[in-house]
Amino acid sequence: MGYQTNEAASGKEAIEKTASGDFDIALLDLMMPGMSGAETLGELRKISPKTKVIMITAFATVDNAVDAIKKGASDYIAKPFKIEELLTAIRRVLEECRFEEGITKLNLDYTLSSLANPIRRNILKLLQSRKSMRLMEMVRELDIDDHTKVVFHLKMLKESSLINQDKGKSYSLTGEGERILSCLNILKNYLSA
Amino acid sequence: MGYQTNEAASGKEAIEKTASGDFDIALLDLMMPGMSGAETLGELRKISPKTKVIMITAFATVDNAVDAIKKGASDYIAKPFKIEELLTAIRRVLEECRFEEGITKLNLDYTLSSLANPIRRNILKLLQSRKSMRLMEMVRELDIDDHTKVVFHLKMLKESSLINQDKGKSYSLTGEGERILSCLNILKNYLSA
DNA sequence: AACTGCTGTGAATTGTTCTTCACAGAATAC
DNA sequence: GTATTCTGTGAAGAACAATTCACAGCAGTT
Repeated sequence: MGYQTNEAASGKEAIEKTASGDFDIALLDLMMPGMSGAETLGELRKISPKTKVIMITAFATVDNAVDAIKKGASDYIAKPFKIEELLTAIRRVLEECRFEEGITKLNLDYTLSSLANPIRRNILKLLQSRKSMRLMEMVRELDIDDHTKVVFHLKMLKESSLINQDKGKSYSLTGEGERILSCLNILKNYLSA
Repeated sequence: MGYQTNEAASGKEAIEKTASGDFDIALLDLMMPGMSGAETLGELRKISPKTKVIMITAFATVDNAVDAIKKGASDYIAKPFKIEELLTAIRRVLEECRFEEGITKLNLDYTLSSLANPIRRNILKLLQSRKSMRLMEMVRELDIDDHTKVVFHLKMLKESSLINQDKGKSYSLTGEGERILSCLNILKNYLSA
């Protein structure tokens, strides 16, 4: 139908391909050589939560179905199935993907443009080493003459919720801020290597 | 002297702290409990190539020194040393850091602002799945009416050397482009989790 | 030789982000 | 209570990024 596809001969291979690629949907048989479909499902959801999984099985039982859905499968189809059945499921799940993608795309834009600015990166780094700082403290540390410049960037960082401010006006990293910063470190190491 | 410091009781701990932090310099004793200084040096250079290492030892031998420098240590100091000796070494190495930082900072700015744009990210994604594409092929796939818009972004990506173009005018990802893209995937998963 | 589609360039325009500056209320120091 | 420092707002403009448009060379077709 024009979809781009890729196949894996085992659960292990599926996991590997998923890790290095960017898949919308995985079609997974419950009975597979090596790692079971259920196990694979669990792993897959862990390493790539955005990839939707459709389980397929010849031995459909309620238990298996419930288990699969609980583990995060998006659909569950019993063999033998009409090809149209599968296509319907794929279309439905793809729509789901597109919707979620729209949402996270916004976040990604936001986050990346936050990180694109060196002053903001320096602020994040400062907060990482000091844990919590006041405005003027940072201004002096960053050696910037106009404090409103720093205020501007702090506002941006607050809006993308990488930092927050307590009642005492102190700024600190949010959990997300910390995660992003560690990812930034990885990136930096990639670049300098 | 106003430097921010942190300590580790073993090589293993040092590696862990380095992985999660952002250190300019590590002072490493050759004789340590558990992992040896030489081993630690190797690991450290692997996970954080930008962190400079100064080796310190009570049993200075030429072999050890040569080995350390070969493995990427920036300096090698024998005990007992005058504190001023150490400080001089630190200052020299720090200067080295500042210089390199200036260089990679440029790259980081470049790369991040490349990734900040959704069109450019889509181009990268396309190239990841298709391996190699021509201009108009992408234009149609991206559903953009003005092809010069795509040309503009392709130019940017070429400049930050995330993609390149062969004689046949086909565009494809560079090694760096692939690495950055996989890092982007990690980031995306962080955000959607 | 004329036509079509591809791959661009360069200039003008629009749009966004960043900086600067004038100002002001709240907290703290004297 | 007055001065000073801190924390911020909002508007104007500068700097930078992205889009649009007119055009042009080249390759292949008819």
